[in-house]
Amino acid sequence: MELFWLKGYGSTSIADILSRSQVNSGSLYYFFPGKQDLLIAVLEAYRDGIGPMLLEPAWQGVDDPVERVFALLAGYRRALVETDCTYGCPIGSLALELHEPDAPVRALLAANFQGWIAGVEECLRAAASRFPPNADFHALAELALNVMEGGVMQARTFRDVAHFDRAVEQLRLHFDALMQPMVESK
Amino acid sequence: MELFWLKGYGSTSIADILSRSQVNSGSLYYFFPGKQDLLIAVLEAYRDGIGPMLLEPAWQGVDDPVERVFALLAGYRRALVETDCTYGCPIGSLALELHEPDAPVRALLAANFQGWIAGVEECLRAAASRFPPNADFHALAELALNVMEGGVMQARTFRDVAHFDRAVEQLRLHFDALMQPMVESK
DNA sequence: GTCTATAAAAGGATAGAC
DNA sequence: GTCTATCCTTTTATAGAC
Repeated sequence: MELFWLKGYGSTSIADILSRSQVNSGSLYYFFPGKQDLLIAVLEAYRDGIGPMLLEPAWQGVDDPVERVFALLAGYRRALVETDCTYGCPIGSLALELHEPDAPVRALLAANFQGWIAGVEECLRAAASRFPPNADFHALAELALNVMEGGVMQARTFRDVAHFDRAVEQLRLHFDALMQPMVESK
Repeated sequence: MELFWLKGYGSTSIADILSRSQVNSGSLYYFFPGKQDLLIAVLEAYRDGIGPMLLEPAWQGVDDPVERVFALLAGYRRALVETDCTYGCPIGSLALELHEPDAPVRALLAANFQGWIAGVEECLRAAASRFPPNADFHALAELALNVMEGGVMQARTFRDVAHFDRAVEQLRLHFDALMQPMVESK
């Protein structure tokens, strides 16, 4: 999991994994027939951890559902700062690294995105009364994901978290515009 | 260029390149000392082509500067549709595939993003009179890039262009909200 | 500048004893 | 289930003739 995150799938060799996990070749291949089976297991672990390992920790002490969305994004910001802007979303990185993923891999990448989006969408629906009646909560949750992935990509490429901050600020403005649909005309 | 786009950098072997280009090993290494030098040349070509190969064709026959932004995004949509949603932005894919790029590579990735953003920002500034006086055109152009990259990532992972369409629609709503800042109160 | 042949290393995966 | 040794392929890059 760590190696695929830090180096990517293709650049992580079996030898890397054996060394990092202090395991011998025979043992690894006893449980995982091939390298791709490791990837599948990793993606399943990420998928199963979206709630307990990602969303719930980010939402500790944050009750307002809309603020929970931004608390989640703040977690990515912290990861960027703590890694000197070398952090990458493991799912996003794998999604773009693997150009022709086998069906089960692609399905798991999609399941990971879907889980993230569903978590954010749930927040927004919990605040439905503050949004216009025709608000598209699914599209808004997808926008949050796109802003996060794009913001991380830019911040990492430019080695400057300000790119991520501007992305989040635009999302904030978008939400604010929806949540205050009526402005006094002058 | 084509192979790095279709297969990524790591998954493209020198043998692939020799075969595709009908060139022999000796000739290739005469001009390019190593594989990374090919990557650098490719990224330079993308950077130099942003105007003539990407923006200008997308803007043919589109005069309204704001619509030019969406015409550019429509080009990515077309690429997605024409490739059955296997298209990926070559720069975005490389930016996420390469986890620890050497300085010149990272600089060129950043230069490519910067060129794209600058082109969009110029459009928005050309329509400055329609935006509020405090509008952050740079942040808006970055948002457009993030929406594009995120939308392509989602559409490709889910093999469904609707994900891209929703992303663009949210950007449109964001722009509309800015460009019509005064709504009649009821 | 280009050709063929090949070096040298790293890659994923397997064999067979224990 | 785990160990070591190793097979076989692919990979990047080079050598040296032309």
